[in-house]
Amino acid sequence: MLRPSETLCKATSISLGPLEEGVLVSRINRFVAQVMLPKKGLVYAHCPNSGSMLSCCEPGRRVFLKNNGSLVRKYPFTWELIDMGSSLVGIDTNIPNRLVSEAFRLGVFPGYEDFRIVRREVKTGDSRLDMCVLREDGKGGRLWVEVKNCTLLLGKTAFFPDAKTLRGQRHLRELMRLKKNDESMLVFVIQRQEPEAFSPADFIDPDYGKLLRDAIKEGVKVVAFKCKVKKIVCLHHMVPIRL
DNA sequence: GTCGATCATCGTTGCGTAGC
DNA sequence: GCTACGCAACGATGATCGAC
Repeated sequence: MLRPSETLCKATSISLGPLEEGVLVSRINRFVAQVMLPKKGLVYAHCPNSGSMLSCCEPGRRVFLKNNGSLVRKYPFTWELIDMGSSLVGIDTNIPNRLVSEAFRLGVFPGYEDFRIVRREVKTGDSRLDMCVLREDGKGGRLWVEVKNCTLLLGKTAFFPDAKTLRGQRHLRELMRLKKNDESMLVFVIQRQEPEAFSPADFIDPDYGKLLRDAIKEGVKVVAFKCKVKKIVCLHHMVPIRL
């Protein structure tokens, strides 16, 4: 009999495939990094995280790249992981959406096991939310879900955002608006293993922190998961939200 | 009518720049 | 000082087209 966290991890597990280890030389811009590979020398890799990546892009860190082998792409390598010493950290912002989507689709999202019909990237109002989830039998209302990737860690607490985010604030307002007729949820996916709690980063964006607290008061469900990150990534444990 | 391939569009984040 | 916009590289999605 698997424990709940093991069931969640097994169901949502995403393999990163064969990875090449190297050393981060520099993040040239938000989309491109320079990495030194032992056998191939200096290569350019696409960075699938256009956020600030505060504390997660220090030159000299061990990083792992995936070679997509695509002739179409400008940079065939994609930067997937960085070794922060205490843990590997996943940087790909697409992974959290896939993890959460799979958790719903396979009926293992804690407390929402009967919400299994997932529509991705659904336009609503002025923005587009990551997913709209429905019950399998079509009964009941919709569940609107916005997924946020979180990598910033201080001590044993994960923080979001890692830069001031007007867009994030817009998403929170949209979730509060949708809550009037449907359910709405914000899911923070922490792509690292160490955190024991999650908090809004008031020292970076106090407006976002205030809005998050308002959203919770209004009934928007907010949850945070930490992940197992190795050559696979999976949702592992929920961690408490500290406001 | 169905299926697969191809193409276009949109969204992603934050910096730099132009215009007011 | 503030606001609006373009830009970077990629993935997801929807539209369109041709083949069967």
